[in-house]
Amino acid sequence: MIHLTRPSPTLKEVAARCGVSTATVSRVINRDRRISEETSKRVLQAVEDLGYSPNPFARGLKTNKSRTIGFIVPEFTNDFFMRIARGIESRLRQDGYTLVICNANENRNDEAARLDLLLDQGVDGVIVIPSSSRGAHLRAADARHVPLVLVDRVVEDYQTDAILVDNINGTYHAVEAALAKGHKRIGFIGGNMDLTSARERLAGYTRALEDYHIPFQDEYVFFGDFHQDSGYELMGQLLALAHPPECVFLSNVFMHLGAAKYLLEHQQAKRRVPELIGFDEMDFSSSLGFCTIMVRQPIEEIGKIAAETILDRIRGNHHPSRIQRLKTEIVQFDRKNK
Amino acid sequence: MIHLTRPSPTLKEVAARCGVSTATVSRVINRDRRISEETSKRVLQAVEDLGYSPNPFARGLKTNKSRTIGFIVPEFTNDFFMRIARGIESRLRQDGYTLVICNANENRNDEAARLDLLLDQGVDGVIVIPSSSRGAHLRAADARHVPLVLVDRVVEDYQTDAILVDNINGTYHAVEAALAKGHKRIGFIGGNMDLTSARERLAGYTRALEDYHIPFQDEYVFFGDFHQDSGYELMGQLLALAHPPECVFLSNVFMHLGAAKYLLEHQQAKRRVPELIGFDEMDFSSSLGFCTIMVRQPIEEIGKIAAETILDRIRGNHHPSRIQRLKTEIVQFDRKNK
DNA sequence: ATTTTTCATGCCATCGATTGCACAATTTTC
DNA sequence: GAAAATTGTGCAATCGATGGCATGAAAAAT
Repeated sequence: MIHLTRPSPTLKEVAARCGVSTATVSRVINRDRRISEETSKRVLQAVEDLGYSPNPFARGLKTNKSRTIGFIVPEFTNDFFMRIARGIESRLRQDGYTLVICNANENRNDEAARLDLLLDQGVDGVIVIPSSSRGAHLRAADARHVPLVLVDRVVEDYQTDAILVDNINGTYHAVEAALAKGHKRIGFIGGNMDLTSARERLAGYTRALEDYHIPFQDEYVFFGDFHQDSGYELMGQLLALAHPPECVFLSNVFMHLGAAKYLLEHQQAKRRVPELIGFDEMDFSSSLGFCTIMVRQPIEEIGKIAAETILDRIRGNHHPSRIQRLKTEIVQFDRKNK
Repeated sequence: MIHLTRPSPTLKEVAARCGVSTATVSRVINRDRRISEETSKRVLQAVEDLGYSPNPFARGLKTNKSRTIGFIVPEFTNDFFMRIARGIESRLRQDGYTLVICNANENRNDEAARLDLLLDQGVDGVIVIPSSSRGAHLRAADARHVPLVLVDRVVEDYQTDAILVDNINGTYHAVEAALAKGHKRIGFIGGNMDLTSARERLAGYTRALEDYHIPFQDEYVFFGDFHQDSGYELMGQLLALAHPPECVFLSNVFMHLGAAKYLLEHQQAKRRVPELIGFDEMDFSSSLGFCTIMVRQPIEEIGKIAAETILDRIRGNHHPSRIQRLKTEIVQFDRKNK
């Protein structure tokens, strides 16, 4: 096989082509303003002509920067995580950064391994949606002076920047709205209690009940794992109670999906179907009339802010670590079909 | 702020620590077997002690390899694509490669831009799920001698390795199974006809009708865009016909979701609900009794094979480009609840 | 006992871009 | 009009790892 194309041109060739030194070309490319307008133009023309683009390895070697950010998610096949990824990526792109997404398979070991890999690859910063509430292994980033920000959840044993939503108030307002509709018996299906987001949502629920003087009833509260099957399962358990709740809060969209599926499969004319409320859009559930109240998170915004936070750190801002809480919004649906 | 940690150790420091040259250390790290067992051990111990890991930039500069593969998907928030990503990533990890995933936003321009970015970043190979049937811009990879493999779809104007499923036979067998169940009127909701996968699925449908001497009826065939809304919409149109089909083939899982949603919302006791058949698992639809026949693709396997194909190319195999077609499997469900 | 081969390791040029320093040319200041 | 400041550019060291070539020692062949 004959290669008709030459290897990528280097700085030297660009320099030779327009009779300046490599230093000058480098400066033009890096927008060093000391270079005269005129030479600048000549150099850029040569860059264009040769189709030059800087060798990322050589550049990285000198600058120790890769213009690359790592993003560790618990799981690839999760719409919520990937929408955050989209938010991050589109913001980073504006600044010429590339995002490297890794899958932690929802376990701490893989998370640690991915982080090490990313650090070894020379990323300039790391964004993590932690898979558990432990985060000591994340200090590896500090050791290399690579900034790290958490998204959606925080960890106990490691303090750093974090972008979260206001889970407590989000849940509070949803439950409050359900109470306002006259519901007295409100069930709660929680997520993996190892995760701060799950714990905060429970806190919002209990606080709302307290404030409205509704007794907290153990039998109305179940804990799943944020996956669809647990929503299905636990909805069944709630409906099997002597006095099933009139309304059930689902802590995330996957459990909501499971719950909705349970309701569909077990719909009986005589029995009253509980309303479903919970975090995130469940288009299916709402158009079926199950979902009446949802807590909407600004998902892409979370990603955007995470990206901006990490860029800020990379650019050397050394203010103390900060937790940013984004507001949620309550959306109500009519209960059609019922 | 005082940094208590030192910068990462270099080869030189490791070499100094155990009294050998940097070349020796480098050889140990790269498993050059010329080095004696004994020195090897000493060096590895020092590597361990210092927590040394090679500078990726320096290494890349010399070797022109990054141990990084790019993956361009049309859209992040698509379970099918991300399952392929998972398959790719877990296979690449075995060989110590990292995957960089990019979002083409379902358009050719972004796809081209992402590819350029990846090439500029020095990836060793690129895997692409093309967003359209045109692929001339993908030649940019050839120009830099970076291997590129396509997944799920091929493009017209650029020939390279591709991993696909047998869309024609998959569809054929699904339709055949529906005919075997006694259905005569089988509708078809196709995807974006610009994509080869969509065209092949149509071909499987028409071929099955032909083989079984069922006249092809234009009014039973609609084309959507692989998104949920189009499935919803087109299912409505099919049901509005004077003689609606008894069975409808959905060309992907999102349109299937939309169709199922339409059925749920418009269920009427008097009207017979058509069976849904189509590509990929639609857990919801099947447990509701809508979905009776599905074409299962080996999704993670597609990713695995794509990864192996690109690794093979990176290792210098220059055989002519090849298209690998994976077999699909027909899964049938009972029609419960009806 | 030489000569040849094999083995283990070291020396150092190299990859391509960046950047501190030097220096010449030009402009500004007094 | 001389000194000082500014501007534009080049020189060359540098980042850290790799690998061709050289070398000396040990093993094998004659």
